[in-house]
Amino acid sequence: MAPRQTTTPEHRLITPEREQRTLDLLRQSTVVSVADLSAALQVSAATVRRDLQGLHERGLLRRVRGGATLDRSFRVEPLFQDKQSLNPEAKRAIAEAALALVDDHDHLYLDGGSTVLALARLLDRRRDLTIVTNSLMAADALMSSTHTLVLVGGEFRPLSRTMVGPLTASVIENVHVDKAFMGTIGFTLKDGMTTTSPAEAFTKECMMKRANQVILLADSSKLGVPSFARSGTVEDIDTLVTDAMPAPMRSELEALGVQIVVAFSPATDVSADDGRPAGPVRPQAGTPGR
Amino acid sequence: MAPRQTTTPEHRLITPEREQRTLDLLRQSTVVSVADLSAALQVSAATVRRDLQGLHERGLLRRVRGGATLDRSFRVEPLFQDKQSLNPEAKRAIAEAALALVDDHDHLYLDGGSTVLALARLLDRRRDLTIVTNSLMAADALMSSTHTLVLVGGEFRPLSRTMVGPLTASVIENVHVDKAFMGTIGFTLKDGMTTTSPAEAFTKECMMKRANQVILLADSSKLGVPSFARSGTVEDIDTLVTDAMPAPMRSELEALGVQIVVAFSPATDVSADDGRPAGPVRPQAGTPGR
DNA sequence: GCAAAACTGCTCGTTTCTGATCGTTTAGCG
DNA sequence: CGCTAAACGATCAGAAACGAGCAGTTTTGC
Repeated sequence: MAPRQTTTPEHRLITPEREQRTLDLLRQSTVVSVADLSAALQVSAATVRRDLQGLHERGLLRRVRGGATLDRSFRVEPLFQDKQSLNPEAKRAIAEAALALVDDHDHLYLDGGSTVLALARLLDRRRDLTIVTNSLMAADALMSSTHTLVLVGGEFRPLSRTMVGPLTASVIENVHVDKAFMGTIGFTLKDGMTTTSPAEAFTKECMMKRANQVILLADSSKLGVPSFARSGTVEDIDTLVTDAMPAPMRSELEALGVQIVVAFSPATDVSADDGRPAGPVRPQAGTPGR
Repeated sequence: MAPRQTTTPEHRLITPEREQRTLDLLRQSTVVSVADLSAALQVSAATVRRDLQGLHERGLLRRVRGGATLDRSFRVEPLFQDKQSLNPEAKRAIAEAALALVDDHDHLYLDGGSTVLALARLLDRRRDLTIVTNSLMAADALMSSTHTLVLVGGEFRPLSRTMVGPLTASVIENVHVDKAFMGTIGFTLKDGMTTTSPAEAFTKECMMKRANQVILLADSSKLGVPSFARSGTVEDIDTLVTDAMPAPMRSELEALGVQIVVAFSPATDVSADDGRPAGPVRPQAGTPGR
């Protein structure tokens, strides 16, 4: 075993302290290596990598092989920050579960919203994607990736930082994607997906028609809560990824042919079985006709 | 705090560090050899070549046999951060002059490029504009303004941070603007406006057809310098705003019906080479506007 | 005080990068 | 015009970095 670091009697730093100093160092020199950080923070390279991964997923730095760089593109919007801190561990777990649905070389659509944004930040674990999005936050997270990035044009809606409205249709109608990852403000069995703005709803509807597979990412705080403008029915959804779901809703959705993925954030029971085509996950899905 | 002095490279440099120092050396002497870089960065010639290849593909330098160069006769597109700090006073003066051409309630198009971006940062001095742009940087600058913002969709080009290519046409053909503020990489009497990428040129051409008035913003370093892909002729331009212009060019342009606006900048310093020995490229943190 | 949870560091298999080799191309020069 | 030497690109083995999983330790909660 390696010698314990008994030479420095100073107590170790806790995670937020390390993150702060990591960002300080990064601001000084624009680029830091894992080795530098490991020495500066007196922790192992593994811990440094975990720190960097976490900071990257929060959009605070850019990960490169051997270290990290500061990518001063544009700042994160406080509005979005607040929203994101609402349910961070649930969103993160949902994003991880959603990532499992993404294959290399896929053509994807990313909707607006912080949950989908969390997924965007994980997409550098895949290769050669083509990503269509109407979200400026997602675009920001992906602009320095190697994937092909296509932005939907249209009227900009500052609140959600997305492009919405009739003009978005002109680009959307020219593309087709394998999988559309949608966010939502509210979701109920009766109304399906609902959002605050009709223009936003229009764009969502438009896009879902152009996708082979519609995957809704919604943390449990959205379930059962309606919003104003309807953006799609339950039938439009192929897969719903969430962190927790009332059992009655689950059975009803599964009866309607919606595949449910429940992402576990803490060490919840690992129900290991999942996306096998002929698996027992589907109680009575007759014909998987959409 | 961290006394790591870069003059004695004890440990290896990671890729972005090497790239940064390569560009630093290049800015100092305009040309560097593979052997020089190999010695300076303490890596093999093969790695240097791979680095240069990557930088070349990003348009940051020109590859020549035996090394690399910043070629000034054939203008290459620099990294966006560098571009912004290239001629700041001139760009600022041009932006101020261009702002005088903008009225309240106008419908505008803002092209990519740092000069147009400088104008975007001044637009909160006007009321109720409708602003169409294909530049993510301009969108970032304007997203918290009160104006109506419309983004052009399409394939994202990281180098210029703009949307370019065929998909952009689908939005552009649905809008019409009073004034289009265009940027360019090069401008000559013979070739008109030229830029580095054909896709970028396509989008510029598309947009200029949809504008009542085309206003080109180009600092004096662009004048008389051609680039690769032609994006428009002299006849397409209604007004040219610059910081300084040779008299012969001016008279010839005016004979062709182009209105010339020369913005007075306090210090028209065209010395592009700032010899900094080694250090991070640091754009000024505080922009006075906004 | 005890159990559960979180965290750190280690190990190992995999991916990615680096440096060396070799055949080919190019620039320089007689 | 042809020769030579340097530079280049492709390829491959070794090295470094990475991610995942595991075990020991500290912290947290009851």
